[in-house]
Amino acid sequence: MNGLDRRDFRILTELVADARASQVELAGKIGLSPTACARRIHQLEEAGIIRGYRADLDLPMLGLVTTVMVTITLEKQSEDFLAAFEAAVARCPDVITCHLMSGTDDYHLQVVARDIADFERIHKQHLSRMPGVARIHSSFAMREVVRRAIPETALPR
Amino acid sequence: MNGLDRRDFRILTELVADARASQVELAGKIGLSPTACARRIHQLEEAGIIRGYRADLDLPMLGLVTTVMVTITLEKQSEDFLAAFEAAVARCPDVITCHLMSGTDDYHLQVVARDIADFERIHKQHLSRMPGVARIHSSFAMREVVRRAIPETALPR
DNA sequence: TATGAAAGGCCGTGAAC
DNA sequence: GTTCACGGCCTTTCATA
Repeated sequence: MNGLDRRDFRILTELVADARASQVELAGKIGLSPTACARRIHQLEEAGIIRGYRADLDLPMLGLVTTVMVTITLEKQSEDFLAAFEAAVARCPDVITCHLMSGTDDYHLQVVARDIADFERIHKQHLSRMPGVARIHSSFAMREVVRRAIPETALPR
Repeated sequence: MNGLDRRDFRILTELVADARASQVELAGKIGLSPTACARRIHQLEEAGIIRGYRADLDLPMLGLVTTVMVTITLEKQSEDFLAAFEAAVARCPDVITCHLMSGTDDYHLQVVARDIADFERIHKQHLSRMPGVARIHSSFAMREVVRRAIPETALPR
């Protein structure tokens, strides 16, 4: 994967904390000239380690207060069933994460909705219509306890 | 929540796509002067709708290739049991999300580890030692199918 | 109340070492 | 990795609808 040193990790740490920090600011914090800092950032971007920079929005403030964890089991686990299902999931705008799980070969989805009625719409309109779906299990989140951009162990210092 | 107009939503959309876009760039895209654009951004920040700006890192490239979905059930659901458990979860650096779920009153955690052995360490060292834990169920993700910063329905246009 | 225009200082970028 | 210089950006102020 790498050849990253402590300064690279420091840069990544700072950019996760504040992606809009100026380069002189970053350079000062990690003890480097702005030019060298900019070069490292470019390398991290081109290596694909930095995928981009995103604004972190408060979803509840935008009316999205309902998080639902959905487990979906398919009728069959053949290649084309998986592919067809995954294409449908990717097209559903309300899904923010989807993982293919080991063991029982089902999918875990995290769905965000405005309220329970909105989730019902998503369920009817998208989830239940996805190809090859045998069972859908939904459970509602009452409260978000922890939310981190990355695990704290990702970037040693 | 609001009083947000189309231009605010456009700004948010652009900042989610690229948080490092310059203000003249943003201003050009949404048809506004840089000054007005900057003012709106400041208001969105102070309103708390924009929580911050984060670099989006490729975790697999940093050696974090193992995502585990963990469900934890507590022995009791009294206030202080929940509070003690939640404090412990917040202290675990490998947990990136934790939700209190409705119904059975357990917690859903998303844990990121370097590999299965690393997860075993996290399990022994953190998860199993959290106060009030009755049961732990872990399932491994084989593949990430979808990952979005925000649902596409969050920002109308 | 929100926008647009102009001025000044700061930042980001590239060349040379 | 650093220094230096230049071009552009960000910020503030002020005038306007």
